[in-house]
Amino acid sequence: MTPRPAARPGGRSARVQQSVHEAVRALLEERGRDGLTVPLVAARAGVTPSTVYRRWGDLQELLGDVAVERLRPEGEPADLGGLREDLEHWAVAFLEEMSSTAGRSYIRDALAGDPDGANAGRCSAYAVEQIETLLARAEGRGEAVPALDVVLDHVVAPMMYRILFRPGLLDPQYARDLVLTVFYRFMPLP
Amino acid sequence: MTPRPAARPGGRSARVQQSVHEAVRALLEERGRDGLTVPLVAARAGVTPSTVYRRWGDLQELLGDVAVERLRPEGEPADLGGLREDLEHWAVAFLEEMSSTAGRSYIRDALAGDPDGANAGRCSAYAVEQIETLLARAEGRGEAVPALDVVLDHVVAPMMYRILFRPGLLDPQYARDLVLTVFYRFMPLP
DNA sequence: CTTCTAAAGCATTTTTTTTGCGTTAGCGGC
DNA sequence: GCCGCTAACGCAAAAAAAATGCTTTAGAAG
Repeated sequence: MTPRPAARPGGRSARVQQSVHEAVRALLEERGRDGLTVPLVAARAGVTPSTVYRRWGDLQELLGDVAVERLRPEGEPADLGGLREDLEHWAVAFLEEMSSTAGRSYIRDALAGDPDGANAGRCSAYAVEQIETLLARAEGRGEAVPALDVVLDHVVAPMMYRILFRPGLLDPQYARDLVLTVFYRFMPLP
Repeated sequence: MTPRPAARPGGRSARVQQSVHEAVRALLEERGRDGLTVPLVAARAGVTPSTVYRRWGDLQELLGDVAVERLRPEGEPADLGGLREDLEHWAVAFLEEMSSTAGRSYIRDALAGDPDGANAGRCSAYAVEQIETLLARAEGRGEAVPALDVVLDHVVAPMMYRILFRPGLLDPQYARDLVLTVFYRFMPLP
């Protein structure tokens, strides 16, 4: 089954979506997650509440939509010349961004009210994309390269678990240690 | 947020909490997460909606409260005579329970609307408790034992990451493989 | 048994959500 | 470029949920 192509993706609809997203982000900063209501967002965005309800269903889904957008990486991961350096740099940045109060909040919003895991899937797809870029790059340089799933299972997953379930145990060195562990214990032998 | 450390934990308050929790669980099965409202829960529980609002704040917090309760392990983890067997058995059971539709839903509820991570902290504390039991048991038998954080980072975290972010990649063998990996690559040398 | 007060009930008000219907403006065909 | 079709929006009314002030009930302590 192919996903139904958005019936009318351009013009006004696009403008409404953008201004609503923008309103959510602004109000999240100003008033925080609590004290955020659909009528408030709609007013700030210059649309009627019913537009928001009809398009997003409820506040939770709207927040999820905004969160996924916000968690999308800005560009290509940095190239420092070696896979270990690249991965460490990426992991530290990932942890830094995701473990902030705002980051954790966006992750929770992306997960909440997402029964089929569509939002969550997109989030992990972002990480996959970034890591694949690093691995492909290293492979092009002729370096030994771990499997993608090894990086996901033993670098990304531990960071995300601590971010969500054990906050307060997180510093940049933890990210570097996880990368080091992969190189130490999971690298295919030459 | 959990109901504050009750100043008056017995009698009627306890009965109200129990009947409200019970109503939530029943209605979650009957009507699913959507189509669940505070007035509905209150009616089923035989209390007034304002009682629920005053005690839990909103539906999300109530669901979080119920979810944490539901995610609490029932008893001691099984003792099969060896750490590897115990861990494998525990991990398979954990994955089985958590990766079900209901399990994922409870995890999401526990995370949503939990800004300070109190609910999440309790969830991971449950896992810590169970694993510590297994490790202590093994130590008592004189077995070599991995660090608790190694098990959390490289067994629990990968499972949880896939449950939340990459559903559809999960089977019991994955849990066993993760345990095997710990024994293979993370065990302290004798 | 009495007192004190946290927690529940009830009624009312406020706010949010839903819904019906008319209007606007993308989009495709000509 | 103009026209027709209809998805998506606006508006307003109705329904539902959330918040609140006041009253009552019933744990817990003395």
